[in-house]
Amino acid sequence: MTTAQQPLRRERPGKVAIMRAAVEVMGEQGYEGASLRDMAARAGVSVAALYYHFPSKLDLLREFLDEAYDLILARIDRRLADVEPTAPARLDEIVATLIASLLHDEFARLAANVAWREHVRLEPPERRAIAEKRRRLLDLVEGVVAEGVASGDFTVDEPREAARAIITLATTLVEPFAEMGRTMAEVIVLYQRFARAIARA
Amino acid sequence: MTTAQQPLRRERPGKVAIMRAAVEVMGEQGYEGASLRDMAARAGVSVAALYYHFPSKLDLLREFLDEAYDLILARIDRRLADVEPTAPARLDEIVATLIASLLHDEFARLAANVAWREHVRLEPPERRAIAEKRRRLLDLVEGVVAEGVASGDFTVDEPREAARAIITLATTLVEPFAEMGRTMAEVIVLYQRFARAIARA
DNA sequence: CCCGTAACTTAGCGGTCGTTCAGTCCTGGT
DNA sequence: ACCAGGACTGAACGACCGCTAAGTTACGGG
Repeated sequence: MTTAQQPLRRERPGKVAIMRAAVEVMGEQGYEGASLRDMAARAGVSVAALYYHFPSKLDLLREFLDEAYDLILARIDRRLADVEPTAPARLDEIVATLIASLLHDEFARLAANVAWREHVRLEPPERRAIAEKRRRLLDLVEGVVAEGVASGDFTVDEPREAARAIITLATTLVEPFAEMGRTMAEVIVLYQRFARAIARA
Repeated sequence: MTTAQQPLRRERPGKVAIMRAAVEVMGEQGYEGASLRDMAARAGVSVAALYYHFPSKLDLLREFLDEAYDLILARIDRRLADVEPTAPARLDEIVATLIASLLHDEFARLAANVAWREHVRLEPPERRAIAEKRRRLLDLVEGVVAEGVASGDFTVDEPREAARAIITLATTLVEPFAEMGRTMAEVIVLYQRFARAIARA
C-alpha cells in the first residue's frame, strides 16, 4: 500500500477549482445571490459535479469558512514565531499578516468578503464552530494587547474591546482599499499605527 | 386647495410599513435572500402592493438607502450645531450620533446592516448617488480631524484615512455589540476614546 | 348620489433556484 | 483483458423567484 491517505491524492484539483469558483461568485454576488450554475460554469464543470464534492450549497460555504479561518490562524501563528517577543512588534505582525492575507490579490479580497460577512448564513451548530475560530483570533490579539499593557507599552483599559476594534479595522479593509489609492505596504504601515494608537487609547 | 403637497398626506402609512418590513427581512437574510413574499407577509399586505409603491425590488432598496443616508447626515449636522466648536468635542459628537443611530433598537441594527453592506447591489448610476452621500460623511469627519490637527488637538498625518477608520469602526459595530455585554452608553464612551486615539496616531 | 382616484387584492406568468438520479467515461490495479 | 470505483454529465424535479394584469374596495369632492 502507499503511505499517503486516499482523500488527498494531488489535492483533488476538481474540488479545489469548484471551491475557488464558488468563492469568487459568492464574493461578487453574496451567498444568496450566487447560483450553483454560475459557480459550475466558472469552474468549467456541470452543476451536478458540485454535488459530487459537496453535500449542499451551505456545506460548500461551511467548508470554505473552516479552511479560511484555519489558514489565517495558522499563518499568524507561524509568523509570530519569528518575531521578537515585544507586544508592539507582535501586534504589528498580526496586523501586517491579516491585511496582507486579505488584500494579496483579487481572489483573496473576494474570499475575505465571504469569510467576514457570510458566516451568518450557517445554521447555529456549524456557526458556533466558526464563532470559536473567530474567538481564537480575538483571544490572540487581546493577549498581545494585555501583554503590552503589562509591559507598559500599551495603556488601554479594555484589551478585549481594543482587540475587537483592531481586528474589525483590518478585516473590513477590502472595500475602502480600492478607493484609497495607496499600495498595500503603505496601508499596512498606516493601520499598524492605528492599531497601536487603539492599544494606547 | 390645501397647502401641503399630495404625496405626503399622513406620510403614507402603507408604504412606510412595507419599507420597514422590507428592511427587516433584508437585514436578516441579505438583499438576495430576502423574498418579496416574506416582506409582504410581514407588512400584512399582498406582494402586488409592493409594486404599487415601488417599481422594483432594487428600487425599494435604493429608496431606503437614499433616505437612510440622508437621515444620518441630517442628524449629525443638526447635533453638531449645538456642540462647542473644538475638534475633539465635535468628533465625539459624530461618533456618539453614529453609534446611537445604528444601535438604538433592533430595527436600527437591521437597517444599519442593510445600509452598510447592500449598497453594492445597486447598478452603477444609482450606486454613485449613494457613494456621494458616503463621501459627504467622510469629508465631514476628515474636516473635523484636520481641524484638530491644525489646532494641535490631533496629530495624525493622514486625516482622510483616519476618518475612514473611525467611520468603519462605528458603522460595523452592530455585530460585535451583541457579544460585548455592554450598554450603548458604555460603548459610545469607549469608541470615542478609540476615535480620538486614531486621530492622534 | 355618483364618480374618480388611491390603495390595494387575487391569480398567475415565465424563469431560475437548489437538488437528485441514472447513466458515462476514464484510469489503475489485478 | 477485465473491471471496480472515482469523477464526472445530461436531464429533469418541484419549489420559489420577481413581476404583472385585471379586478375590488374605500372614500373624499362636486
